[in-house]
Amino acid sequence: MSHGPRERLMMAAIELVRERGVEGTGLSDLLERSSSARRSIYQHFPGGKLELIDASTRAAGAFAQAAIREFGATMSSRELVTAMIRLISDSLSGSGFRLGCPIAAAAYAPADTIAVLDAAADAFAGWAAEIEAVLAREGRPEAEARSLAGFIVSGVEGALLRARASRSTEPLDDAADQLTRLVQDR
Amino acid sequence: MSHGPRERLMMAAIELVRERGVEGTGLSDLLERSSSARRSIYQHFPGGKLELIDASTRAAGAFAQAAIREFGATMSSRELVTAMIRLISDSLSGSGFRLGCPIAAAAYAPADTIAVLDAAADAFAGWAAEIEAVLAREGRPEAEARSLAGFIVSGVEGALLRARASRSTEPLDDAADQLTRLVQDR
DNA sequence: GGGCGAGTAGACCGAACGATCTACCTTGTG
DNA sequence: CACAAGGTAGATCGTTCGGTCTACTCGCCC
Repeated sequence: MSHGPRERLMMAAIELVRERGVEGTGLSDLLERSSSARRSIYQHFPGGKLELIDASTRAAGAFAQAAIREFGATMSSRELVTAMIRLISDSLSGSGFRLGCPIAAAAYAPADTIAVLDAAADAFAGWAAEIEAVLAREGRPEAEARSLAGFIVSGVEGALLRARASRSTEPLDDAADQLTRLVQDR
Repeated sequence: MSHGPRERLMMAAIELVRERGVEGTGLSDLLERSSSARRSIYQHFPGGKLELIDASTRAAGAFAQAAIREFGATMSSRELVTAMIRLISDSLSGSGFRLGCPIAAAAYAPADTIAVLDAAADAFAGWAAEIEAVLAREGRPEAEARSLAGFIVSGVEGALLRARASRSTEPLDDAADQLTRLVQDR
């Protein structure tokens, strides 16, 4: 079964969190958008809403990480950066600037929801690791590759944050320009 | 009166939003932390919670902008970047990695709370303008200064986002290194 | 055929939400 | 002194929150 209640709930959670954040997403919205029964949440996620958010964040993070890895297999770091930003930019403007990054939204969850914060941190770390591999393949020293890879994730996320708030792709365009420069010159 | 209910409410709002986000912050928390009466909210912010958040976001943004301007008056762009990141890093780790950026938290408010989103976007734009002025003073072409200044804001915010989620200052350290490189070489 | 786990539908719980209201107290100014 | 404005305290509103519960249906495998 490829779209049982569990999958539908996680998809709805990812989308709603992108639009309203963790605390802004209620169970009723979740149930309505996923067309599932209230009981199904606790059947698949005994820990309730937070466990659902945790699992959804990790799934979204893994999905994006796989995409980065796929891109990275054939692209240079410079091409990878532009491809990532283009995808993000299209996704943001295509949703009327409503849908941000589900991981970033999870990263700004309340400070005491450690599980959600960890899920976000792990997703970011996974992305950085993929980018780091590409940079290392291009001959960068390990320490430099690690630092640069981490900062690429930060720069992209920060630009997306600003782009959603200002309802403009300009921050993302700027990030593409500057990150390209940063990755290019050595 | 320098710390009437209005100021106390805004201070509490900034702090709570930094810790729990816009939707995670309830009126009861706000009242308790600011030691003010429920009625005072609607006395000073007839639009209710969202107007309070809006005003608080703008106040926090203006405060930080003034600090950036002050730094920028005597510092090089490179020094400004490291100073900003050090302040942020200290503030984050000093709060046990609980308190993020109030503007970033506002930027991830629900997509239909346009007023809050606008307040965040305006704050970011104000910061970028201050940084742009420093870069322009150093002789950068206008287009380059604007793009770079905007991206500095993005990079710092993204790094702070990741640092809070991972409860580590490493993303901020990486951002300082990479932004220093970016600002330095021309 | 009988049983069982998954899924659906929806009532229901106490608690918290944002917001409104009355009542009382303080302060400063006419 | 009187009075208006601002502040405080807290009851109360209807709604929504996350979570629990019962009842019923369906498909599947012993």
